[in-house]
Amino acid sequence: MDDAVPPAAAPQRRARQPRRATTERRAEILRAAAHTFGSKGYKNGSLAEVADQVGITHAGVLHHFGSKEALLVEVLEYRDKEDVRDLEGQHIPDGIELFQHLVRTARMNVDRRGIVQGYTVLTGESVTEDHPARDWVTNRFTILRGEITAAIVEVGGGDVPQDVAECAASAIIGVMDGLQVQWLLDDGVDLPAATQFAIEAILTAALLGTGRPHPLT
Amino acid sequence: MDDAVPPAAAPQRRARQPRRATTERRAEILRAAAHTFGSKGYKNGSLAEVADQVGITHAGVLHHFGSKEALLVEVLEYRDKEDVRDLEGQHIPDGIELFQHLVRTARMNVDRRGIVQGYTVLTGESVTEDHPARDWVTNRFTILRGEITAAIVEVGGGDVPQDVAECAASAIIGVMDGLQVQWLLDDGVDLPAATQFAIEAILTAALLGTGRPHPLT
DNA sequence: CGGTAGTTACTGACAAGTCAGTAAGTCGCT
DNA sequence: AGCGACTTACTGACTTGTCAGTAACTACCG
Repeated sequence: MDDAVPPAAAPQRRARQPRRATTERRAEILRAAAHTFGSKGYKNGSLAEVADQVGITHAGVLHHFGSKEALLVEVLEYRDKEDVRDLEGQHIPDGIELFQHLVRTARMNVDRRGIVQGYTVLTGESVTEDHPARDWVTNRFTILRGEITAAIVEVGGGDVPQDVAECAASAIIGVMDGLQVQWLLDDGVDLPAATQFAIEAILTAALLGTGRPHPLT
Repeated sequence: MDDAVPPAAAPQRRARQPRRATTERRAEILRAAAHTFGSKGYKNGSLAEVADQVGITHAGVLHHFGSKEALLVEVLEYRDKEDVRDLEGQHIPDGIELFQHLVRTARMNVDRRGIVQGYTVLTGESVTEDHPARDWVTNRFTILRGEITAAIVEVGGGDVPQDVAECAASAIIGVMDGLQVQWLLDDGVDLPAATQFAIEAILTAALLGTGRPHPLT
């Protein structure tokens, strides 16, 4: 009946869009969610805001992902896949190349403020109790530490004790993350320079006594 | 003359001062708020939870602090004052002593997980837009960087270029914060050892060429 | 020293808003 | 025709903040 008449003559903003490939639609939502969770955090970012960016309602988002938490998990997985795709073709860097890659990443990050902010906010949030991203973040750190530790040992030709390599690996990850926070809050911080300086310093210290003093550049 | 008449109908109100126990009560609330904001974050921590811990209602908390944001600001100031009080009597460390103090702090922090978590969560949150703690965190970083930069220059006997000292200072703060995050998520990370290792490494690199190679211990 | 005016420190009820999640219906592609 | 991709409409839980009322305390007056 006529009582169902909606705000008549509404050429509905999100009116009938041609049915897109669902996969691409989901990817759109994931990118929007990554942006929202990145700038506002997971808890503070709302499904409505995510939905707005792709022109649907929050219920539409839930149709695709079931729950907010499931959406976060998929965002995380999506970003992992993207990272891997970026590296495709290139061989995974190891040894000394890994450290050059890390410094290059810091340089690139200056032009990817949004992504850096997202990573920072989510990582900070994740240390709270029962945070849905906690396992993901923890796991990511564990893998990264493993790779960097191995690279240090390799560069040191096996002369670097395991515990020293592990300390140095944690420190390298820590300094990268910590510098990002300072840079996000204050543009005066020279992210690439400080990152390179610190990585070289830590690497040099780890290799001390192995006869390979000045590893980078 | 009629000028003796006090500001029209403005009699000196009497009991203007807060009650004796009020200061302590407010401090109780501040400690509770620090705990809640620390474990859940500012956005996610509620006034009701804070109020519960001191046995009043959320309206009672608002009676004392006016708004949630004002409460956060006072929590931050309260913690600053506490930190200062802890250092009272001791002279503020400078030069090489500052770095020894930083390493000592990392060692102490292992037994103050709650405080470390609070600092981490709040710092992470603060990079989001319009966060009420943003200025406080930014300012804190600026001051810390200034102090550490000065200490590096001092230890280097003036031979360390300003930009190198600044890079090193940012890196030292960054590595301390970044290692705390990893430690919170994974007890396997040796916070004191990695912190000391990294600070020594960065300091050594900053002093390279000044003839003061092995600064700590 | 006792009373009392004025204030402080709350409580409980409520307003107004936001949030995730659900149910049921509609549109249109395949 | 049927199903996937939505929308509208709604619920219930939680939020911060306001307000009126109350008990307790304190300062001063007589």
